[in-house]
Amino acid sequence: MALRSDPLEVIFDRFLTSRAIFKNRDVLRHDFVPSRLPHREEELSRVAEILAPVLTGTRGSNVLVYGKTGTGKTASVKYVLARLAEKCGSVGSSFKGIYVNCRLAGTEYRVLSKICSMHAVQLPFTGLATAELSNRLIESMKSHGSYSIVVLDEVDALVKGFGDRLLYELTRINELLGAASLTLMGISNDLSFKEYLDPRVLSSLSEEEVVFKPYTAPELRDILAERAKEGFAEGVVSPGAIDLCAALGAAEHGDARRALDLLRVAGEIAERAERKTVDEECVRIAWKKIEEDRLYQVVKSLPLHSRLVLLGTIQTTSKSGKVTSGECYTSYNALCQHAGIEPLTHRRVSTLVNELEEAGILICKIMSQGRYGRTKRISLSAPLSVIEKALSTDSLLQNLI
DNA sequence: CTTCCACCGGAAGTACCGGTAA
DNA sequence: TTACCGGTACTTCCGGTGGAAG
Repeated sequence: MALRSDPLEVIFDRFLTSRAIFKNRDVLRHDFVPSRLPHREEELSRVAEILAPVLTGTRGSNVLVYGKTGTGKTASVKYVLARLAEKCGSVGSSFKGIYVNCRLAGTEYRVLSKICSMHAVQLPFTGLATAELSNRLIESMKSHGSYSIVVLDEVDALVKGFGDRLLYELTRINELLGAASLTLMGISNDLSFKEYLDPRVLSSLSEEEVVFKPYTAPELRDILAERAKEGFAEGVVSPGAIDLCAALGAAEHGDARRALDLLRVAGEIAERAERKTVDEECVRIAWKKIEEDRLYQVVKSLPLHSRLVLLGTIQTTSKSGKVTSGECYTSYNALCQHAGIEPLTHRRVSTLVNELEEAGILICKIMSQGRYGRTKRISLSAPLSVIEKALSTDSLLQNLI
């Protein structure tokens, strides 16, 4: 016999009501590849046309795929690869589809080693020269005569960090392969990264180009409505909520990823608040929550010195409202002394401040005060309470606050 | 017009770490 | 074991630079 105040009973009841909100939560995740990609028909056909030669065992063109974040590039490419593999199976040909996210892989070496591992080339985690990896890859591909499509997602991150050496190697690889061949597909959300490429690499890599345009608000609404139909129970989501998600996503350069996350979190908020419907208010709360969660996580996982710099900034802003980089450094230095930590140099702290700005925690503006020098005016760009909460999770910093 | 402040930020170098190959 | 290799975190050095003061 369960009492009404029994905590487990409350949780179970809540779960039962939550089922009334969600039907299939996973559909609302941005990395879910749906069985249909609305408003990407044109892009899908373009990619499919370019890759289709694999069906007859000939090499397709190398491709560059452009588009801002959340325009469906990754999902579309993965979708086409999956369909292609299916078709290959039914006509009796085969290929290796290799997907690497360059930003997640992090370095040239790890990108190459991932490609190698997909070709069953045994490799140590580190320790080899990059050129040695290419050689082993070429040897393996030659001997197996395999056909590959290598997708380099976020290839701009690779190029910006390490130049185009690896891309050059990969575009050149076909000349060295006998029966085997390799099609390269670069995905980038930054159109300007081409400038970093050697013209020869560029012309080889961009034999074809596919551009993914940002979704418009109505298109986003269609996508969201479709996913909502699959993901939420019937009639739970108000049309206004979907419109708001679409509008906020469209404002963020037509970002379907953000819009979907927003809708899912709004659903979770409705669930936890034991509401019957997901309305605009839930979306607004979700928007705020996503921002704050992101900030909290970022601040919490900051390295020690970055957190000290941030704390120094907070402490001086609370006194005078605005901080110059000099004051920030002084304050940081004092904190280090207090905690018995060897402080970093001006130069280093300057880059840390820039990193904090890039992470959206600080706002910096270079101010020139004539005779009184030139400095950065630093201020907080995020709610102080969230930052302080995140900083105070560390016992060392807690003593300094 | 020149000076000069108080810092910016690129380039290159150093130290160290975790790993492999021979 | 020694000699490398790649990566990260940091320092050292130094040539800028916008604009008020002189």
